[in-house]
Amino acid sequence: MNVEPIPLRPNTKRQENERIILKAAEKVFAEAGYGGATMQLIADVAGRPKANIHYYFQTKEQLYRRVVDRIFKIWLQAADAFDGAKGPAEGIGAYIDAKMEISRKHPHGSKVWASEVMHGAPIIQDYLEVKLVEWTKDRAEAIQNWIDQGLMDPISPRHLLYMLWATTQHYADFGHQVETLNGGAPLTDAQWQEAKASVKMIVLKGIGVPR
Amino acid sequence: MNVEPIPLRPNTKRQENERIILKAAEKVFAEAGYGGATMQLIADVAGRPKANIHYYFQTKEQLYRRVVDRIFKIWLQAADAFDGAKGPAEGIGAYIDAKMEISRKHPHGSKVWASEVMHGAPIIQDYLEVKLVEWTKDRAEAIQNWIDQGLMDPISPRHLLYMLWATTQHYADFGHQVETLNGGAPLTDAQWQEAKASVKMIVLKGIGVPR
DNA sequence: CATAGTTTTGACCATATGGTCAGGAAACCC
DNA sequence: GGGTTTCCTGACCATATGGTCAAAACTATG
Repeated sequence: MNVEPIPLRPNTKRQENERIILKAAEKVFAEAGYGGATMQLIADVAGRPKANIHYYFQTKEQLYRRVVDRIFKIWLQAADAFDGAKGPAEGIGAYIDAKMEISRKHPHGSKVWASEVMHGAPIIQDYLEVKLVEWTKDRAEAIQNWIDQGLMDPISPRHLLYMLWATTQHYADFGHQVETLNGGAPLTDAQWQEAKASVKMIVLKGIGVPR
Repeated sequence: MNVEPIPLRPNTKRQENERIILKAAEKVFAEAGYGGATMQLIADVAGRPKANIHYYFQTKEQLYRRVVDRIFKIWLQAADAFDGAKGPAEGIGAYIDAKMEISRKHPHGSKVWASEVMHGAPIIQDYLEVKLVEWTKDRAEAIQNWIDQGLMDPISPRHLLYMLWATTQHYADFGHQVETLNGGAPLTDAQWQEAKASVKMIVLKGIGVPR
């Protein structure tokens, strides 16, 4: 007579299985989009029958939401690089490094997030309206402070943030295009370093931060 | 006994109907992704029964390919701004303007392209491998020439191009996010101008082009 | 008006999809 | 070992989807 099949007290087995499924789901959602992803395919990638996926995640949407949740947390974590910095050179430089690292290590997640936003954020609109608005406001103010202190040129903080997001995430979201233009091979370590350095150099010089 | 229902000689009625359907399809593909888009929804948006869509475009994939075709042509056209420029200030500045204008006028198309590439370009991989590779090579060489002539800093042409693409397309692909962060309202004319000016200012200064 | 070509669409079909469920297998606990 | 909870999954279902088709309606033209 158990109406709620999900136990309140999570045990280790459950956590481990959810982890495996979430990883598979992230990959499939990234490669096929929400609409194109099928529970069957996620099950195949996770190496277990479809009904098992539904045992841990009742609906496709719930599973998707959990995937997006995870991405958003990682995304926000990169903000730590921003905070506590003494000036734009340190803060923005570290932020670029952090976001480039995310693009490299979590390309699937980045794509899922991009897809979600591109399609109007049907699932995570509340995140955008609350957490992201707040996050952006805080960082824009920090940048404005740096401007007021004469540490950088008076540019629009918001458009600078957009440029940082766009440029760093490009290496994940458009990774396939970058790879194709790289002769079909993934970027090497050295090429990632070059990418990071290029972005930092152009942006920091572009906003008038001395090196 | 006509095996091929599509006539070789296109008449005006056909062209007009295809135009209407392509427009509807672009919107639906952009908002739902290839997998999430349904022929029924495209038909509804185009204001005609589903069978009529299938009369003009035999399969979903054919319709999709036609949509992507159109985007890619527009995308390449922006290159005209690049060519014939005397230096980076003119060439890159005009290119940014052109691409920002595309983001503003064809946000759906930009999203379809982004989705396609993000999912591994299953349909248009041949475009990437031939036309885009060629296009990129030419422009990278042009940039390298400018560098060699001392007209700009010695940065990696490829990473500069990626930054230009990412930044300009962000306003289309992530338009929903930008709008949400703008208090839920689309960018005004003035805000678009500010966006363009910010991007141009940061990039041009960032690559050492005097203004 | 007759004929040929083109366009339109309601009804239909095979398949794929998200989701359910009953019943069995483990795992855990006293 | 007995009882309870958690885990697992093959079989199944209702629905949605891409696509087909034949017959009707429309159009152009001689």
